[in-house]
Formats: sequence, structure tokens, C-alpha cells
Amino acid sequence: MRKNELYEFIKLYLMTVKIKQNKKEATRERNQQLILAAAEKIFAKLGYDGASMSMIAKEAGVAKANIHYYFNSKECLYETVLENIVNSWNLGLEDVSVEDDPAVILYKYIQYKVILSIEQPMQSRLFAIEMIRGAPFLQDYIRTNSRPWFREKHELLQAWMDAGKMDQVDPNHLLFTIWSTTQYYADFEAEALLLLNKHEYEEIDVKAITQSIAQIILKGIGLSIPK
Amino acid sequence: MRKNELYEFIKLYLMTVKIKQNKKEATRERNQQLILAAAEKIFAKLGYDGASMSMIAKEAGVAKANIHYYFNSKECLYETVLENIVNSWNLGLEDVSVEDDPAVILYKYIQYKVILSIEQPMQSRLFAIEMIRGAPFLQDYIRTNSRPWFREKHELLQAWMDAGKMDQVDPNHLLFTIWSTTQYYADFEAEALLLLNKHEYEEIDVKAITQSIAQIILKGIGLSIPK
DNA sequence: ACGCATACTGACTAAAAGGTCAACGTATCG
DNA sequence: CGATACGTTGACCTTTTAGTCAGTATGCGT
Repeated sequence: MRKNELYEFIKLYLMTVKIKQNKKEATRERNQQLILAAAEKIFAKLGYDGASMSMIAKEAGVAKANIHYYFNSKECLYETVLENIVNSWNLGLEDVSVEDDPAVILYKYIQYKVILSIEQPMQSRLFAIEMIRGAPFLQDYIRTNSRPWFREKHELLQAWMDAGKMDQVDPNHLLFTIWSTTQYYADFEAEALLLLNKHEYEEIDVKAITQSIAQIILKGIGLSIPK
Repeated sequence: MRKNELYEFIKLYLMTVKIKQNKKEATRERNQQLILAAAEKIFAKLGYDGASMSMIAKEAGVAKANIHYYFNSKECLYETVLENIVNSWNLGLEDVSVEDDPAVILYKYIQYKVILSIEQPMQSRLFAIEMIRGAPFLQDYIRTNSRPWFREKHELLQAWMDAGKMDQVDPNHLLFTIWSTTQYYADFEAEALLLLNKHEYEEIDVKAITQSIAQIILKGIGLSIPK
């Protein structure tokens, strides 16, 4: 019975610990999230150098020194924000096999990326700023994480082409084309809205954008919009 | 003969003025260009806030105070750089009429924009940064200058479609698609090179990029690559 | 209730920013 | 040759920045 006792003890202990740390740990988690959200917003709007720690503190509703309590430096905070974004990035083209229909998969991917661009434009912009700067913080991450993902998708597209399911196009540039066309509406929102003479995107725009991009790209690689 | 005399006098006077101002005005012109070139480089690499006047001064090889002699403020310098870029921007799709072949015209435009992206990436990046910031300096310029240009091209594309020369696509999004796909290689050079596992673009890449983009977009709107 | 670790902050520092200015250098003209 | 306007600069100013720190407040376990 010793085993059982031990098990019960551990279970109780863990529960106690959890309850004990509830308030403190919850505060910790909450404030970190608050700071990260504020940082994402400010960094995306003003860039790394344009953003100041006091602005982020004000946005998050905490004292500036408190940010330094959770994050050692401005660089550290920026890096954390960026990695959080890229971590939640490459979804939307996952769990795909050669058997799937490229038209359906790619249409969904375009749709997914357009929605993300319209609804979370700041993430896209923050990523863009980092790339424009030459990816000083993200280049290691891209090398180790994005590259395998990219290779995998490259092979998938190539397999579809080999199977005669779509036209022969350079898979690299096809992926770049999908990224750039969809992210344009986040990164260049100011230009797009000014030229379209709008104040903000509407629900109907999301559909029109998705449709236009999908029409051009899918037909461009020998497919057609599904359904 | 008085008219002729006056004309000769003016001609001589202007020549004299030109000669007189040669050295000083040449220096003025030269240094302004030097400063503007340096500013373009530094602003594009580090953004508006990341760039400092002393860096630009160092890059241009002049004293910091001397920049303020030619340009009132950092904002003024930044604005001048931006407007110079956009002034030399919308070329490549000029002097086009409905009678022209859309395939030829659009292929040339894509080619032009790809070359510009590869050879002058800093201009594209500076523009991108300004747009990401919400176009605080360029929005007036876009409203008054880019919008008419955009409307004109919109009508041109619509006319081609009405004439049955190409598929029916939203002309706005078609233009956005061309811009985004071509500018991607400048703005996201870091990402593209990392994923392509290259140190820099080569001559062959320019052709491959142009070909891939043109293939997808032109076929996507019912055309094919000319010649 | 008390002691202790965690959470938090106002007030500070040193560095760097944009911008100014008086003084000096230099080409042009009477 | 002066006189004048333009070109140039080092030194300086104010403001803002990232980051620090001593000290306070707040739960938590005993």
C-alpha cells in the first residue's frame, strides 16, 4: 500500500501546490500576458526602436520597472513577442497529404491567411518589420524551424505536380506568392484602404479579397476554386 | 531688334548666373544628394526611429549640424526621401492604352518591378515601413497623387476586360497582387534568402522570380507569357 | 500572528537622442 | 582687397531613453 499512499500524497501535494500558487501564479501569468499583448501592439505600430518601454508599460497598465521584473530587457521582451507570433503561424497548412485535393487545400490556406491578415494585422506587421530589418532576432528560428516546414510543403507541392494534379511551377515562389498576396492586406492596410477609399475593411472585403487572390493563383497553377 | 537684344541679354545673364553659381550650387546639390542617399540607406535599414541623425551624418560624411542646415528636421529629411522614392515609382506602367496587349504590358510591368525589388530593395523597404506605420507622412501624397494613377489603371484593366482581352477580376486586387508579389523579394529578402538557403539573389533568380510570378498571375487572369 | 518570498513601484542614473548656436572657413562680387 | 553670403562644425542644450535599485506592499506557509 505504500505505493498507493505515495501516489495519494503526491496527488494531494500537487493539488495543494496548485491551489497555493493559484493567486500568485495567476497574477504572474495574467501580467505577463498583459505586457506581451501591449508589447505586440506597440511594437507593431511603432517598430522596435519607435516603441518605448514606458509606452508599453502604460498600455499594459503596469509600472515600467515591473516589465523589467518579468523581462530582463527590451530585446528580451521583443524576442518573446516575436517567437509567440511565429509559434502560432504555420498552422493552416498542416496535416496535408498528397492524396488531398490541392485546390481545396490551397483555397483554405489562402482563406485562412486572408482572415488572419484582416483580423490580426499587427502580428503580420511585426513580422514584416523584423524581416525588413534583416531578421536579426528571428533568423535562427527560421533556420531551425521554418526551413523544415518550408521543405515539407515544397515536397508536397512537387508531389502534386508530379501526380499531374496541378501545373509545374516553382514551389518556392508559389508559397512566396501566397504569403505576399495575403499579408499585403495587413502590412499595407494603409495603402490599400487609401486607394480603395475606405476607412476599414468590411466583412464583404474579406470575401472579395479571398476570392480575387484564390481566382488568380489557383487558375494560375491550373486549378479552379472548389465547390 | 529690342526683343532679340532682350533675349540675348537674358540668355547671357542666365549663363553668367549658372557659371557664377556653379561651384557653390554644385556643392549644395552634391551634399544634398549625399545626405539624401545616406538617409535612404539608414532609414531603410533601421526605420525612422532606429535611424539617428548622427548615423546619417556619418554615412554621408558630413557634420550632423550640416544636415540641419539643408533639412530643417529629421521629419523633413524623412519626408523628402520618401517623396523622392514615390516620385520615381509609378513608372513602368505609363503610356498604356486599351489597344495594347495586356499580356505584354503586364509582363513588362512585373519584370520592371521585380528588377527594381532586387536592385533597389531599400526603397521598397522604406516605403513598406511607412505603410506599416499607417502612412503618417505619405497619406496626403497617396490621396492626391497615387489615387488618380490607381483609378486610371483601374479603368485600363476594366477596359481590357470589357473588350474580352482578359478574365474578369477585380482590378484593385489584381494591382495589389502584382505589387505584393514583386515587392516581397525586397521587403522579405531576409526570409526568402534564408528559406532558399542563399546569401544573395543571383541574376538567374531575377529571371526565375519574374517567370514564376508572371506565369501564375498572367495565366490566373486568362493570359499567357508573351513571345 | 509572524516571517518570508514574491510582486511591485517611484525615483534615480547614464547614455543617447534631436536640435541649436556662435564661430570659423570659403567662394563670389563690387 | 574688403564685404557679404553661403557652407561647415564642435560644443552645448533639453528631452527621452533603457535600465537600476532601495524600499514598500502583498499574499503564502508555519
